[in-house]
Amino acid sequence: MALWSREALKQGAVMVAPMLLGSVIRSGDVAVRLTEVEAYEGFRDPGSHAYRGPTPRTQIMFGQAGFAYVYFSYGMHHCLNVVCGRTGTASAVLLRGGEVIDGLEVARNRRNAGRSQGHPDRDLARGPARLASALGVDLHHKGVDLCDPASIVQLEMGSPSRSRRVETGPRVGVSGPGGDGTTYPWRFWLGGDPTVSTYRAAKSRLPRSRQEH
DNA sequence: CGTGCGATTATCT
DNA sequence: GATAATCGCACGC
Repeated sequence: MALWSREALKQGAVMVAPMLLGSVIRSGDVAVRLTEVEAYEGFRDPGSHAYRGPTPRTQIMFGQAGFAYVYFSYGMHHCLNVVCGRTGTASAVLLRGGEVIDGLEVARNRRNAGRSQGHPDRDLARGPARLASALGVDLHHKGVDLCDPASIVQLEMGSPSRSRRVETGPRVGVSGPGGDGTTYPWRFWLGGDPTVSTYRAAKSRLPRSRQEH
């Protein structure tokens, strides 16, 4: 299966994100067909980690397209992004959900480890942290070239026949300095697909004792 | 089905 | 010291 070309990814996250639906992210034995993604930009996007400019963590987003940006979140989860756009701009697509199409046993073992109740198969990669977990991706995979056939993690083009309706909406859980209102409708998913995560608005961060007043 | 809450730590200010 | 691009579980309808 052919991999995504770096040139195509240079178009930028907002252009690339809907085109990634139906594509396949493969990490070792496990492969996931993408059904839900979100686009993030840099300075003009308050929801982006790169909004305030490059830091050691976000530097890779300002680099060449086609590399993996992985971040550690909420003290326990990992999320996987594909860096897009031209070098010098911060642009990335967050992989939010998909269907495990290869390595089902490995994915089940990873996701259900230490849990009394197993997840249904359609939940194995439903949500960004679940997807990374199913793939076995963590901070060690940050900076991997997804366009290199020698890499441990690769981004494959989907089969052209898989045409479904692409739907669009606000991104999930994005707060940012300006609040939810400043977010863009940059969440893309395949309508009706059971592996698309359920929408959750950004959690209110003020404790109850400080909300009154 | 939906809403609410706490876990747990890299990263930034 | 505060925050967070989440998840799983509890509980109510």
